Amino acid sequence: MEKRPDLNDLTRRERQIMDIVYRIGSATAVDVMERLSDNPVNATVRTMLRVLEEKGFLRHESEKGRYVYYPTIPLTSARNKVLDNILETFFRGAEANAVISILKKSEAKLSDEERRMIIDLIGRSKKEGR
Amino acid sequence: MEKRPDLNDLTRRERQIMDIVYRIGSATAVDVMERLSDNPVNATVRTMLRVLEEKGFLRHESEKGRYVYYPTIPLTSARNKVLDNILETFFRGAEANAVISILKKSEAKLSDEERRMIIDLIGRSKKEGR
DNA sequence: GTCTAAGTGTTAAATATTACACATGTGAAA
DNA sequence: TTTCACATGTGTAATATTTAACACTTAGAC
Repeated sequence: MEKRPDLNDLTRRERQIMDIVYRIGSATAVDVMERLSDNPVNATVRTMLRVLEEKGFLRHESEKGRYVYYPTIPLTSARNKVLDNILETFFRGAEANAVISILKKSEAKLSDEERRMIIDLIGRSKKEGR
Repeated sequence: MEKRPDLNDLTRRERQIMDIVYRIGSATAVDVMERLSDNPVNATVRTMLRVLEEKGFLRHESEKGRYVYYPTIPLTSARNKVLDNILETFFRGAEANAVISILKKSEAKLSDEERRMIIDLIGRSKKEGR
């Protein structure tokens, strides 16, 4: 029985690397190395990428001789996972605070569609008396 | 110059422990031990708590002979920090998805006050043309 | 083909983290 | 005030993580 990869089991370095891969979608060893603040040696990064692949967090495709790594856990699942985690740990019973914080950040641009959706969800929660 | 504690620098075990402390607000060694899934020995947990205190993440008060540990980074700051992190890493340009996901979770009960606030924020973002 | 730059996997050593045994301290009940 | 259950701190051992040296491969320029 193969254990399914769980983003919470990552070591510090592994987490840094996975974050980078998720941020840019896919990454080569060089991509990752460039973005790590304490610039480790290239070989180090490659070792870590290989380990992450063994553990099932990444897979790679060979492209002109170099490996491009992709997350095995799709972005949408990863999003749900991390969101659940921090809601549970930091915002339990205060989910609204999370929503409000996000909306306050200037980056939070909304499409009309999204606006409608959010308002709809709020209305529904009111109806259901929560 | 003393380095300010950063929640991203935590090792795996340290993170697990900090999560528990934030979840329950404050904790003794026993509290933490009970909640760790792979039940390490009490001395181990105490060692980790002491390390976390040295690193500046926790402080303790002695209460009837036992130590009660508190986070030094207040919950509200921690919330902002972790939220920023996951927005940047997983939801950049898709902040609305985060909002929608949270609202969809049944735990997200809202007060009238909160509902009003959220709607207000959305209205404002529309006005400002974002 | 040959050379070079830049990629790769592997292994072993250095470092950091985690775990626990043991000695010691403390509060409360008898 | 003695005793006991249950705290604590520390030193050392076990384990995990991280690093880098080394040898090998490949694509592309010449």
